[in-house]
Amino acid sequence: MEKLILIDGNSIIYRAFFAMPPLTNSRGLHTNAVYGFTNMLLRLIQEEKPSHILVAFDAGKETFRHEGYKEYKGGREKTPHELSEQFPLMRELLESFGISWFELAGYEADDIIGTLSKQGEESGLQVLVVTGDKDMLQVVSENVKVALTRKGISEVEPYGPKEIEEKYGLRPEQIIDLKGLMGDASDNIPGVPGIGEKTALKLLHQYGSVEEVLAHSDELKGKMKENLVNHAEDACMSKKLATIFQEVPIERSWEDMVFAGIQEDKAAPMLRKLEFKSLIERMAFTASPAGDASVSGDSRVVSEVDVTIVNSSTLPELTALLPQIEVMYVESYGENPHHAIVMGMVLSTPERHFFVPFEFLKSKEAGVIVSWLGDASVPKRGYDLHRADLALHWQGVSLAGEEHDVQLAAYILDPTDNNQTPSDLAAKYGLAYLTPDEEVYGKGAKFKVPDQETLSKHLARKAEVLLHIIALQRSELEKNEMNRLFYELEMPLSRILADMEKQGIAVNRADLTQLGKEFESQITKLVTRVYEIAGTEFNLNSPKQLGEILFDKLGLPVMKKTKTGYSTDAEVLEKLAPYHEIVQYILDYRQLAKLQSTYVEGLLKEISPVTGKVHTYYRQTIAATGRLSSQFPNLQNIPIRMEEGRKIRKVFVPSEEGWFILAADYSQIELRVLAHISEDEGLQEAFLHDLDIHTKTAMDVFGVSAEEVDSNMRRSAKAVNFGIVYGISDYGLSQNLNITRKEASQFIERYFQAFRGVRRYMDDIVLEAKRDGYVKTLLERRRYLPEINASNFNIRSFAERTAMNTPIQGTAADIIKLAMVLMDEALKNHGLKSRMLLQVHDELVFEVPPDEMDIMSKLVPVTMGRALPLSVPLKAEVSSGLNWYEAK
DNA sequence: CTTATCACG
DNA sequence: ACGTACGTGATAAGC
Repeated sequence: MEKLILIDGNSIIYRAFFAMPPLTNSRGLHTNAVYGFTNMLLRLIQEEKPSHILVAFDAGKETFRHEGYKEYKGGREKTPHELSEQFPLMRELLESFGISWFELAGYEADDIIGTLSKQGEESGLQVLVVTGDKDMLQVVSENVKVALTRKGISEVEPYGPKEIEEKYGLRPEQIIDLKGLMGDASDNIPGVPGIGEKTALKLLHQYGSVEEVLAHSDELKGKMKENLVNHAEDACMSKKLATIFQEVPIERSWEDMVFAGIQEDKAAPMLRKLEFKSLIERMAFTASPAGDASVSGDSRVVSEVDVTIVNSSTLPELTALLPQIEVMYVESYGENPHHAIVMGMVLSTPERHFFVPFEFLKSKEAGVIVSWLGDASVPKRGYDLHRADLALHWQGVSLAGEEHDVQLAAYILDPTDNNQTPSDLAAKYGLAYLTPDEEVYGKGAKFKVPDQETLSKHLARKAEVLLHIIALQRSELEKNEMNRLFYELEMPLSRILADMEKQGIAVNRADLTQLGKEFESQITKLVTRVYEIAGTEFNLNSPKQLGEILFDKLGLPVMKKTKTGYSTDAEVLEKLAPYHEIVQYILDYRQLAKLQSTYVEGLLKEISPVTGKVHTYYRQTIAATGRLSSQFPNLQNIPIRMEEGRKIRKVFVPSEEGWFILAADYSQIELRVLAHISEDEGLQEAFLHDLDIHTKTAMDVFGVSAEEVDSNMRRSAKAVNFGIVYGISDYGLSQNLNITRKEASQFIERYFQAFRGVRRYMDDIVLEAKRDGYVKTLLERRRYLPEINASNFNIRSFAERTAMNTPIQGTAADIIKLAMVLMDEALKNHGLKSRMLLQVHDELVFEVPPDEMDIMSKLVPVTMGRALPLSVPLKAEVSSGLNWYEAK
């Protein structure tokens, strides 16, 4: 028998909304109710295998029920906008699934369903109604079952006549009598006061219906009788309101409701838009365009791949097809790409996959592949080519010609999405299921290189999927106007970064060891003194043990707590210093211990035995703002603020005899960027005259002349400027300056009075973020801010500050990246031997032979200054010396 | 594997 | 009224 499923769309979407945790896609669209609904829909389809489906919705506010009783459904909370915005999405999704839906002005979904269930049964269909509303039980009959949701919406409980009898001892049509007597608070149906489910059932078991109960009210007594008599009309009206109308004029034929299965080509784009990765996976769509996709539960059908293992006998096949290779994937393992072990690589055309075992690549006969890899005129597309390049480099194989890196493109398209493995991306784009690496290799201690067949097939599948992803990314980049950012900035930069990393920076091991000895003797003295004063030995590195000594044993006042106990951070210790002499020693110890463990010992471990240098790894796909990050070791946080730590910089030296270290840093790049994008005249004026910006800010904020600005005023102004860049808040500023929030608030107000353009920018950028769901930098780098419209103050405020900060920090990142590309070109064009070694957000570090010092001292700041013309000058200051310390 | 702390821009 | 400054990575404890 054919089966018709009728779904109460409003009921289910409401339940799904409240049952599911909040969920948004990267554009900030709320999707939790749609997600819950869709999940249920898929399960229904799978389990019930319906031939027809229709989802009914309520239309408009007024229904015929309001004509008789205008308080109907009164007193309900307004639908939250987080839910109401999901209705159109839900309808769109139903259409993409090929499921019909219906609504009709003046009628509720209940009535539509009641009408169709009756007609369905008459037409010989088996009917299943899905809803969360018990009222619906009244339509149950031999061939009409009602499935009520349980536990949110994760389960449904089907009711036929038998189940209703078991649970209530009633016939389906008596459900309205039950409601008539007991009422329904949620629909504002009164019923009879004092009568709840228990009493109502007792009366109905005895008399059968509301009318009969009322007719025999004289047989009853007490308060119940009184209420029944006084509210006889309410009871009748309540029954009427609860009665589902089964004669709705619906102009739909069964044909319209036929469900013929879900078509991938229609459904996948919608699921992608909603970013329902797990559902895409569950539906096991294949990578092939528009196939006969079907809902197959959670079966993860993976298409078989053919892969040719490259060896002496198959090499000619690959050689012949080399010009047609469109995508490559190099697999390596190990956290640090400089030390990564290469397992092998796959080179693919759209039709064929070739697996090149690394062993074979190293053999003499594979020379043709090696020269193909190193040929910059052959464009390479793949995933994390930066890592591949480094891993191969230390094995003596060059990679060149990188044109499209899928990982980097994914980062550019959404820099805050941390799930960018090929497997994640396959799911995100609704492509074939790709087994995550973890499942193939195991993780941590369990990591194991699989057998060649498993490995080669896994890699071939990756390559296959990457090929599809590349095409999708190209059109997305184009659509977002990010082609230049990606192909002309980020891709060339990745090549430059890899070169800098391979080059490395020389570290004087002897000097570093000596520095370590000096730190060590100071540390020993401090530790001894602290133990003496404390009267006991303990682990000074343990905040827990330290807290016990300071607060329990010595009874110092607790300033701040952490989740786990007392806070002992520097801010707290500074405040405690006047109370007890031990505190200063602890602060000094902390400082030295940090230098020793992170910068002396840590750095020593990173010196390559091969080159005597440290080779950091710049990650280009981490920072949400577009900045780089540096790892193994991090060379972007080498101490400079305190003299003790700054000495570490002395061990960073040129790698060639007689050369120099030259460093150039942008002066106030973020505030200059702010002056440009906010078009604030005062700020622009200040930079055009190259004024000391903090002094100028102090003058304007405090209303004094340059001579009257004292160091304290300048310090405050500097903090305000930082705050402005970070997306200011009075609280944050008050913390930083150790003043009250009110005072901080006044500072900010005075700042905005003086720099009106900045205020306008701050206001506008937040509005822009709310409108578009993202903010962007001058070079069209985006950052999505899904939380910008959050109802939670904290979450929303964070997003607002991010909206203010990201265009500033991000544009500064754009600029120095541009400068790096330009410098790389300039070095080549001038035929210079100087090398770019490091980038520290607003600073570039070079090593320079003596005869190039003159030209580099001019070339570097000029190139940096010209990287991106703004309405204010970009200023780069250069200095040099025998080591990084001297280049200050 | 998470937490606290601290180094940088 | 709410209660945080923006962006990172390394180390040592302690579960």
